[in-house]
Formats: sequence, C-alpha cells, structure tokens
Amino acid sequence: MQNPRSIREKTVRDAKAGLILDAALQVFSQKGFHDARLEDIAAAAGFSKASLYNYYEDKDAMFLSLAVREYQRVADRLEKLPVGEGTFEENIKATLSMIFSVFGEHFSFLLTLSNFRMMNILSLGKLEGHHEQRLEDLHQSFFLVEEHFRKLVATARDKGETQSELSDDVLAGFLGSMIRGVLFDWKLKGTMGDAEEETRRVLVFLKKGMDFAQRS
Amino acid sequence: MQNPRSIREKTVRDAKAGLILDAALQVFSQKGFHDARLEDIAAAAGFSKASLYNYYEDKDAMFLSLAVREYQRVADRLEKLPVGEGTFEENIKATLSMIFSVFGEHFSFLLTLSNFRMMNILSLGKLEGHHEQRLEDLHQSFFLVEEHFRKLVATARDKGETQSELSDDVLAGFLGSMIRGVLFDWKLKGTMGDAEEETRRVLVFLKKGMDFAQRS
Amino acid sequence: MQNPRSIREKTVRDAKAGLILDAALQVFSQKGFHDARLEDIAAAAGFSKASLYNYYEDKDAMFLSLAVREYQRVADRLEKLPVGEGTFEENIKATLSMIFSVFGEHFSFLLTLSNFRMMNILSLGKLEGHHEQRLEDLHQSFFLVEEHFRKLVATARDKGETQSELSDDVLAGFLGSMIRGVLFDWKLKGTMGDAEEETRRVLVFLKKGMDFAQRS
Amino acid sequence: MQNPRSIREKTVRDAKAGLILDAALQVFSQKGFHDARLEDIAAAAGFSKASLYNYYEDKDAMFLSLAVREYQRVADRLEKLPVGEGTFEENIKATLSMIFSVFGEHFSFLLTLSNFRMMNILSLGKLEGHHEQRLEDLHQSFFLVEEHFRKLVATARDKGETQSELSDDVLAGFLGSMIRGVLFDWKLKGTMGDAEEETRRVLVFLKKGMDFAQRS
DNA sequence: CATGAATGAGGGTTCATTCAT
DNA sequence: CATGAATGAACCCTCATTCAT
Repeated sequence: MQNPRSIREKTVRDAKAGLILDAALQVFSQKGFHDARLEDIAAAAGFSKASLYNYYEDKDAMFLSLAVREYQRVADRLEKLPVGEGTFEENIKATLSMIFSVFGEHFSFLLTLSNFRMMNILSLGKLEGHHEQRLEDLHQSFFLVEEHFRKLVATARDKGETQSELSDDVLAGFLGSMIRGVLFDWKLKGTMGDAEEETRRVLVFLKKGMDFAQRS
Repeated sequence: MQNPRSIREKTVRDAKAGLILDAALQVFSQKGFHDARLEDIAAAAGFSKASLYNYYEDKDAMFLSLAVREYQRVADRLEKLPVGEGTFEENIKATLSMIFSVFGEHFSFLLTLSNFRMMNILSLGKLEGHHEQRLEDLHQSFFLVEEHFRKLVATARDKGETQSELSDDVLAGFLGSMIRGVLFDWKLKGTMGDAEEETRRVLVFLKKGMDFAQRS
Repeated sequence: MQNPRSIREKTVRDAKAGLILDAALQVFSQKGFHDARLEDIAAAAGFSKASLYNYYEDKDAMFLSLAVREYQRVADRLEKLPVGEGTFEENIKATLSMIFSVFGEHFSFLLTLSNFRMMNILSLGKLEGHHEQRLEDLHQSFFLVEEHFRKLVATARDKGETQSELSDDVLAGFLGSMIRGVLFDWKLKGTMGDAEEETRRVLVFLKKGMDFAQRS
Repeated sequence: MQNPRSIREKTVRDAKAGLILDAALQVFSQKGFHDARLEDIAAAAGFSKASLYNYYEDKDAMFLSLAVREYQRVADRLEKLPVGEGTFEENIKATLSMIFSVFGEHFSFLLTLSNFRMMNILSLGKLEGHHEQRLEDLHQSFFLVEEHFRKLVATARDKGETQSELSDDVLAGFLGSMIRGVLFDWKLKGTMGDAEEETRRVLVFLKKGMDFAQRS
C-alpha cells in the first residue's frame, strides 16, 4: 500500500467513490431513500448501475457511507470552532452561520433521511453484522455534534452569560431544534433562504430564550 | 340518505374506513410511505388487502385521507381554543399541551411523512385530477394550524405582552419549530416523553425568546 | 310449474335474465370478453354485480347464453325465409338484407367474440362439463346458418342459375365471407353503414362471382 | 454506432427483441391480448418476465411493435410485387398466393387482434403520447396494404380487364374481404388449409365477380 | 331475490442485485 | 474495472366470485 502505484490507485478509487456519494446526496435529498433509484444515482455519477457495486456493497452501504461523510463534515467543522474564547453570542453565531451557510443543503439531507430511515437503521439493527463499522462512525459523529451544542451552553453558563433555569441538556436540545426548524422550513419551501438573515433572527430569539446577559 | 337504513349503512362504512385509517396511521408512521405495504395495513385493520379498495381508490388516496384526517383533528382542536381571553402564556400553554399530549403521536406521523412525501404530493402535482378535493382539504388544514400560531403571537403583541423586534410571522415560525423540534426528538427517541414537562420547558424558553412581559 | 303463480314468476325471471343479456350484448360488443367487467354489465342492466349470479352461474355462462340467443335469432329468421320460391337473386337479396339490416349489430357481436374467445370455448373444452347444453345449442345454430347458405347455393344450381365450377360448399363459404367482410368493415369503421346500399353492392359482385345467369 | 463493437451489440439486441416478438406472436395469436400473460411470452422467448422490460416498455408496446412488424412484412412484400406488368389475373394470383402462403399465420394474428384490441388502440387514443411513433408506423402499413389492393383494381380497369360497375374502392374492399374471409375460416378451423387451392378458388370467384375479360 | 362487502388469485411493473463479457 | 443484460422478489391493483344480511 506504500508504493506509489498502490497509492495512486487508491486515490483514484476514493475519488470515484466520492463522486458516487456526491450523486447519492443529490438523489437521496430529492427523493428520499426508497424513491431514490440506483439508476438515478449511477446516472448522476456518470457510472452504470452495476458499477456502483464495485464501490459499495449495497444500497444501504451507500446511504450509510453518505450519512457518515456528511455528518462528519459537520462535526469536523464544529470541532474547529473555538468555544472557550470570545463572547458566546459570537460562538453561537459562528455555529449557526456555519451550519446554515455551509452545510445547509447537506444537513438538510440528513434531516430528511433520519426521519424515515435512520431510525430503522440505527435501531432495528437490520444492518448490524453488515455495517457495524459505519454505524459506529455515525454514532460518533452524532455525539460530536450534540456535544458541541452542549459545550456552547455550558461555557455560556460558566461565564455567567445565561442564568436560565433550564438544564444545559434542555437548552442544547432547543438549540438543535431551532436549527433543525430552520432547515426543515427550507426543505418544505424547497429553497435555502438567506443564511445570514436566518442566523440573525434565530440569534435574537435564542439570546432571549436562553436568558443571555443583556449586553448586546 | 335520510332513511335509517342508509344512515346505519353509511355509519358502518365510515367506521370501517376509519379503522383502515387507524391501521394506516400505525404502518405509515413506522415505515414511511414507500415501505408501508398495503398488506400490512390490511392486516392491522383486520381486512384483506383487496378490501381496502372498497374504501380508498389507491394507496395515495389512503395516505392523503389519513393526512387530512389527522391534520384536521389538530386544526379542529386548535380552533376551539380561546385566543382572545386569558393570558397569552395560558393560551400558548394550552396549545402546546394539547398538541403534545393529545396529538403527539398523530402529529408525529404528519411530521414524518411530510418530510419525504408530502412535498412531492403537494408540489409535484402528480396527484392532481385524482385527489383534488383531498388536496384542497389538506391545504385548508395546513393553513388553519399556521393561522392559529400567527393569531397567538399577534394577540400577544396587541396586548403588549411581547415587544420582540421579530415579526409575527417569524415568531409564529419559531413557535412551530419548537413544537416540531419536540415531536421530532420524540420520534428519534422512539418514545413520547412527558408532555407536561415538555410543555413547561418550551414555555420557559418561549416566554423569554418572545420577550414576554416579566410577570410570570 | 303449471300454476299461475309459478308461471308469473318464471316470466318475470326470464324477463330479467333477458335484460341482463341485453346489457351483456352492449358491453361485450364494445369491449370484448375480457375487457367486459361484470360491473359494467350489471350497471347497464340495472342490477348489482352480485345479482347477476342469480341468473347465470358465471361469466362464461352469460357469454355463452348470449351467443346462443343471438345466433338463434339469426337462424330463426333465416329459416323463415322461403328458399324454394322466387329468383335466387331475390333469395340472396332477402338473406343479405335481413342479416345486414336486422342483425347487423348483433351479428357483429358474434363476429367479434368468436374471434378470440369462441374458439377457445368451442375447442379447448375448458367449459365442457359446465355448459354442455349451451354448447350443443350454439353448435346447432351455427349449423343452421351455414346450412341456409348452402341451401341457397344448391337451389340456385338446381334451377340452373349458376354454373360455377366451384362446389356448393365453397360458394356458400364465399357468401359467408362476403357477409362477414361487410360486418367486419363496419366494426372496424365503428359504424353500421347503409344496409341497402351494401346489399346492392354485394349482390352485384356475388351474382357475377357465382356465375348467375345473366338475366338481371 | 459506427464502430464494430456497437454494431455487434445492436445486432444482438435486435435479435433478442425479435425473439421476443416471435414468442409474442405465438402467445397473442393463441390467447388474444388480455389472456396472453407476459410470463408465457417470456417463457416462449427463453427470458424471464422482467427481462422483457429491457426491450419493450410495457405490454402495449410489445403488442404494437409486433403488429407493426407483421403488417410491415406484409406491406413490404406487397410493394415488391410488380403491378404494371403481366395479366392482372397474374397479379392478383401473386398477391393472394403471397398472403395466403407466406403470411397466412401472421396475418391471421393481425386479423385476430384487430378485432378486439386494435380498434381500441387505434381510436381510443389511450396510448397516444406513449406510442406515437409506433402508431404512425402502423397506420402507414395499413395504408400501404389497402393501397396495393386499390392499385390492383385500378390497373385492371385501366387495361380494360374489368368493366365492373362497382367503384375501385368497393372492389378493393371486396378483395380484402375475400382474403380476410379465408384467413378467418382458417382461424376458426384452427388449421391453415391449402394455400394454392384456396388461391385458385378465390381467383375463380374474383375474376367473375370483377367482370374480368373472359380470356382465362 | 337483491346487494354491499370481502377476498383469493393473478397480472403488470419496478428495482436491487448478480453475472458474463 | 465497467457495463449491458438477466432475474427474483415484491408490490400495487383488478376482478370474478362468494357470503351475510
């Protein structure tokens, strides 16, 4: 695997696998899991349907791999945001802004899918034994995102910026709800909306809801 | 249609049609539109698959009829809530409480389905010509629910109970988001949670977020 | 069966059975055997689908009974036409005229149906054991019609009105072909055409084709 | 499409599509459109039912394609028959002989099907939008066959070989009727009969019926 | 006798998956 | 590795037939 030849081959292979996921993202987002036909994905990726099986063992694997990739992208970016420094309004603003502007579309995919399929996938265990590693990765990403929200709230409380009677967990949950709410609305409307303006509105509401110190 | 015989027959028929929708509610909620097999619904309703067609012309009709029924149930109850009287905290509390406790499960169905199917149904127009009346009814119910939220906010502002800089529409949207957020979480967790406690938490957050007068 | 009560009941029953066949004639003619739904026939007859089974054991029985009735009507009328008297041109003309004008529509039904179903019915024997009597009746009617054509030709030859080298059977066959040809064309065109004019044309052709003495 | 690879592939594909039509010809001829099950056709062609859909979009497309192919075969052969040269008895003989001997079986298929299905297909327009090109091709073939009959008659009249008072159209119609009559009888009997003998008989009758000059 | 309702059997169609080239 | 082609397994839907009222 260390020799140049192997490296090149792996690189090309990964690139192609990525192209397939890009296509899958489009199709899954538009049609949902079941209505998404492999032929659509293949066409969007520039492959034949049969070729997909050179990269993913089956449709579930494609869906899961995509979910992992997209969630990890969000988690990675969130992790890089500094939480200990700056106002917490700034932190939350950065978080909202990032999610809305950069990952809006992708996150929306996860939102959509999680609804009707993720739960089956994550709980019904129909996939266990086939996709254990991917499930593990996905859970990890879920945890990271939630953890980020929790840290945001906890830090705010540490710094005395919120005196809300609600627990950190509950507040973190509301934060997530607001974000999902916006993405949900976008999906219903079929268009992404103005990320900046949306960020501002949510911020206004959040600061009040979370009992932020009235400095802003 | 006025004679007792006809009335009895229609009543029985409607009751059976209702049983089928009850079964459909379960199956659609669990599996989503595409994974829901008519055989499952028939079995859950105590009918044979073919019998369903005595009551609904096709799968789409069943889904739409169910959506209409559930949404109208919500809309009907919301309409009966007094909005002009009492504190607005009380009004919102009543709204939240009603939705969470009474319609949690059903609303969750609509939430689930809307995600990946409703949009197609409502926009792609694949169904127009076959289900126009049902679509009309559904839109009407959608409107009523949204309108209720808007009225809640508007009345609060009229009475000077909120001075939020955000527009009524935006605040009504956030209210909807919070509600959907809770239901969404319940769905993800697979259990309904404590409606009273959830109502209280949301209320705390909402009142602050909406800049309610600090009397409570 | 002799008492007035029984007679009245049987009369009513037969009348209803006839109504059903009338309806079946319409529907079978328009749609053919398979596309004809019992529900259509029932509706056209003013009964419910289930009621048909009080008069005919199954769909095949309805079809067969109808075929028998229609064919016998033709056969009965043909039998009443005098063959021994008058010119044979007159006889043929009377035959053509009768078939075209009076039984055009009904005969067309038989033509249509015989094509794709009669053969199965008459040969495949799927129906034997269930419908033996009806099959017997139908065959008898077939025979009568063919026999009439043969007699027409034979008498013509006896009287020296034709010296065709072709056998009576062949000529009778051609006569039948010409008739079916006209009815077939009517069916293809979807309209009945002018019976008188059609009779005249066929006559002109037939007389020549059959080597009629050149008196007319 | 010009390179050998593509050509070979297209050839193989067309050959398979042809096999399917061959199988369809058998099954449709025996059972008619509705009774013909795709499974039968698939079995007769050596494919699985689902595979048929690689070649034809649905059952209607298979039926229409078959009709087009068969009718075009007839039309193509008829077009190659010289009409301007030789006696018209020879021309008609050639036409009859060709149709009876070579296309008897296939034409019989069209005869059969046209009766109860073609009319729906050609008129009810249920298929328009899906199969426009095929319908166009089919109409064209219909026209060619009829035109050939008309030309036969017209040329005969030009050469003074017939003085029939009947119009060319009517005579061409009768010619068609006689041909269909023979094929119809064959179908009813379930066997093809002797083409040569049948040709002779029809010829004898036709020549007289059409007032051919008494040279033969 | 009439009928609304129920259903088994069966057909057309779709699609993820496999395989030979 | 890529792909056209093949297919089994479902699923939706139809309809003749049966049954209880």
